Amino acid sequence: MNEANDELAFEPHEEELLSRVAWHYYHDGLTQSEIGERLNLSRIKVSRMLDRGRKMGLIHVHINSSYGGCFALEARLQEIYGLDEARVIPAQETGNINDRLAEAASQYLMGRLKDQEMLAVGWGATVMGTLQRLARTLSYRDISLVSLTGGVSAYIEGVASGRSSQNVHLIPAPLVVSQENIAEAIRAERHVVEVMSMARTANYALVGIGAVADEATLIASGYASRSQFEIFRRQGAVGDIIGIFYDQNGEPLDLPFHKMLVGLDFGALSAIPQVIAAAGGPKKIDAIRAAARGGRIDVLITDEPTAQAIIEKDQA
Amino acid sequence: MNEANDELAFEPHEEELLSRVAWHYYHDGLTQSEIGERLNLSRIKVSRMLDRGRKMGLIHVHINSSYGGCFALEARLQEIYGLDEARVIPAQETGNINDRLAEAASQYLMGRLKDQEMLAVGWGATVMGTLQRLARTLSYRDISLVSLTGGVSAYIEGVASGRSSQNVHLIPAPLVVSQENIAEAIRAERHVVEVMSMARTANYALVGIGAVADEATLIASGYASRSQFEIFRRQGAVGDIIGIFYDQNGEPLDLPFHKMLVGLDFGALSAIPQVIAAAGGPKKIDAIRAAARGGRIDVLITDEPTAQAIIEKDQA
DNA sequence: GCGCATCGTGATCATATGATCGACGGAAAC
DNA sequence: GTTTCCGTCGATCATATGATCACGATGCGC
Repeated sequence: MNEANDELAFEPHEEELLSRVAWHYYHDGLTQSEIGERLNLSRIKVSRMLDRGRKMGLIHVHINSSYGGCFALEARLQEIYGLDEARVIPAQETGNINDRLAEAASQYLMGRLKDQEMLAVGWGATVMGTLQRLARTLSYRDISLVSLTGGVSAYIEGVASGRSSQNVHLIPAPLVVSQENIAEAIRAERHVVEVMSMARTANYALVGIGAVADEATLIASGYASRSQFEIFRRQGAVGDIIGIFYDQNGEPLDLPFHKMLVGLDFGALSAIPQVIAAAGGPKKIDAIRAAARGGRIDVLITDEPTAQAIIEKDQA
Repeated sequence: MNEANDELAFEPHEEELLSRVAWHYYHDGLTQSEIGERLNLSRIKVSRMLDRGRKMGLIHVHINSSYGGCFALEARLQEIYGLDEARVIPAQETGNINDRLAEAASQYLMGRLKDQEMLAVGWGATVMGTLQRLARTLSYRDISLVSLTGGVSAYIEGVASGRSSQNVHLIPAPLVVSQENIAEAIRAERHVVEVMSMARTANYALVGIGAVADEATLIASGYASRSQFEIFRRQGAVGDIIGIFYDQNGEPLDLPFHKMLVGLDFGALSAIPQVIAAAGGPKKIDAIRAAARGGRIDVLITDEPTAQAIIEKDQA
């Protein structure tokens, strides 16, 4: 605060000197001592001038990369929603967005997973892609996999096939069944109970975020119908995580559909130390924003335009 | 110099990591050790990544121009010669002056070039250095490159190698040929005509300014002989731009040499909205001064002693 | 297969940098 | 005039940084 009103105006000569010092330092690669000798200044003074130059914004560092702009967004996301971490991948017209998110997510997890740890996985296209990319790492590095919901086995088997299958625990059931009492019965099965309680002990959860849109994977794979989605939307649903639909504040709705799910609920999900979500694309803006606002996730991996849109909505 | 053209291409993931490191270092003010911890890298590796980032031009330090530079001299140059802009870099005995000018020029252009724009480039050591520094920006930011003369391909290819080569248009010919009729024939070639007419549509032209001295790059690279230069000097030549020699008022001379050039003439050059020249050093004082007086250039990037000398000569 | 060169890595150490502290000097208050 | 406050300066020292070295992995040619 004290230096905030520190004279912003200084001698023109001072300005020139400062920029000269900055030039020598940053562009010519001279040391502060060398600059001092050359311009008859004490080394310490040169140091202070550079410091001042930086504080005043006279010296500006530009990161000349398509990633550059993303870091600012990451910082904002973390700040606004209290995320542990955010990853934003650069905008790019070409290429499937889910593939690129999966790539980023798998990279993130690779750097994060330690031996002996357990990763719980949800349901969705992005999650599947991530697991495919992770497959090799998982088998090399004694990492266990467990499913958060039913319906995962379909794609996870190919991924974790072979050697390390003893470390893979799946809920042997579909994601959604047709009747509430059937779901109850399945959830009571001993093996299902075991896997679900194991999932509660996972170190990380990897989930996708679904939009309430006709293109949703839930509809494409026959777990839900368009008319159901229309009803969900009327009730205020903006998105889903592991099959549970929530409103714009990230609060889970009370839907009959939820009673037919086989998998963990939001309470159990939140108990997992770190919930990592990978999702992006224009359709998912509201879904992601609500999840973040509601504290449903700890780590968000998304793309640049989506991040921008989310932040803008919470700006006002 | 030698390692300047070591592989400019690297893994996308590598680049992301590098950008992230740079961001933490320069924007968040973290130390290299802290970054290492955070990203699971050894401190030394972080240090090396930063080094590489700087060398590759991924990290750029910009010194705010409104304060930076050598104010008084810049203002005087603009005033006396009616330049759009002047950049003067501080004096320094050691270090290659061309490298420092190239640094300044690339910085200027980076701040100026917008997407979809086209930059036409001339011939010379400083231009080459500038392009090397710009390479990264150019490929990222949909900017087209076109040559103003022949003989450019030799050094531009390494620069624009790889991805964005569809945006690079070179005159496929040497700068100077041995006979007038050969030059005529080349200039009539369809492809050459095309590139030259494209060059006329460029938004900016980046050129060097050559002195009529034995050290000239034109002589060093075998395009002209000392005896030719001696003759040019007798005829009143004080400098050249894209191979065209002019007198002390910046008026092009009528030399046979010019008829053997493959490239644009002064009329076409002036038609480009902004002609940017980067040149400095004691040998080039008269050449630069004449170019400025004759209105051959719109933007001048030079060094302090040279600027001083030029102004002094026009003071009296 | 066996050197051989090359590269990337981390360890060690010299150097560069910036934080802290006391001293000096000028300006305002008394 | 003195005193006190404030800012600046340089000395000292802890830390951050980058240069050098040595090692192990990888790839190449013999």
